[in-house]
Amino acid sequence: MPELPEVEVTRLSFANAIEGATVTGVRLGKPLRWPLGIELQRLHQARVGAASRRGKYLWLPIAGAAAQGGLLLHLGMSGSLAFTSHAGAAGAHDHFDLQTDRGLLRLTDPRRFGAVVWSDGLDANPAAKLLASLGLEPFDPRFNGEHLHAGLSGRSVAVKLALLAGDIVVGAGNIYACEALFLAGIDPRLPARKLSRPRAAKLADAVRGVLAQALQAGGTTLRDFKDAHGVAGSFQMQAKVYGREGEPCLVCGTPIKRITQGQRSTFFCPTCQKR
DNA sequence: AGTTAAACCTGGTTGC
DNA sequence: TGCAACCAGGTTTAAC
Repeated sequence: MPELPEVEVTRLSFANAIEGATVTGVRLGKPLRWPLGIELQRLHQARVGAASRRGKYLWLPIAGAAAQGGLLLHLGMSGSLAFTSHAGAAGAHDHFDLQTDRGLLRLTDPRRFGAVVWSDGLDANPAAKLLASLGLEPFDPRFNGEHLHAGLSGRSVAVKLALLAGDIVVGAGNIYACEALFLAGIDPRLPARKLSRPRAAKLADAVRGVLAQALQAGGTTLRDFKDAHGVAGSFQMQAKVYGREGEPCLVCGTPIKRITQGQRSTFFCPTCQKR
């Protein structure tokens, strides 16, 4: 599910409601990507702070007598968070519950590629290590054509894969990388180092633009994405190439093509997107 | 060091 | 209807 817009939509949907809450219990389901890394007892009666986001990670500060730090959360491919005051019994795919005096924060993740890990701070491990190689936030003013061009230079990998790597700019996953490249008119197979400065500037604008547009649409819901109140996103209705293999390009009518890059599907218009 | 593949999981869809 | 094959929003880890 979740690329930057979905993670941010999720954050916005529960951050205000949970800030200041007191932890009254924690429940774990099946294992996620990594062990939680803290004894559940230590979180009891601790105070929840203001949720923030870095890339596709969420950071939930938690401070109490026995623990000061926070939880780093990742939604993986199929994860979603719900924050409710009257939650039912945990289902087969509910793998983390943070019960508070203001409601229950529950992570549901069928594929369990997601993660919830304790860290003594964002500067402490494991959070520091996980966030260390992340690129700029797309809405950071420092993220521009120059930055993108510099990051792509010297790389022989396809520009699509360089975007997905997330060490130049974070947030664009498979859907939005495809969409941004279409909007910028760039062939996803183009070696990263061959992208000219002007085209890099165009691509930077496209990345920022598509993520902003998706944010406004509440994200993309292909199957299981919902925000913390259970509301689905609608960006999939606006996608120009993603998931449209064989359908006519909305600009020129050429059938949209699907290829595989880095074990992921890439959708693009062979006419509008040039090398 | 950079690039590519394998791995982690479950479930829905497609095709024989 | 059954079952195998393929597909899915991500990222770490291992292997060339």
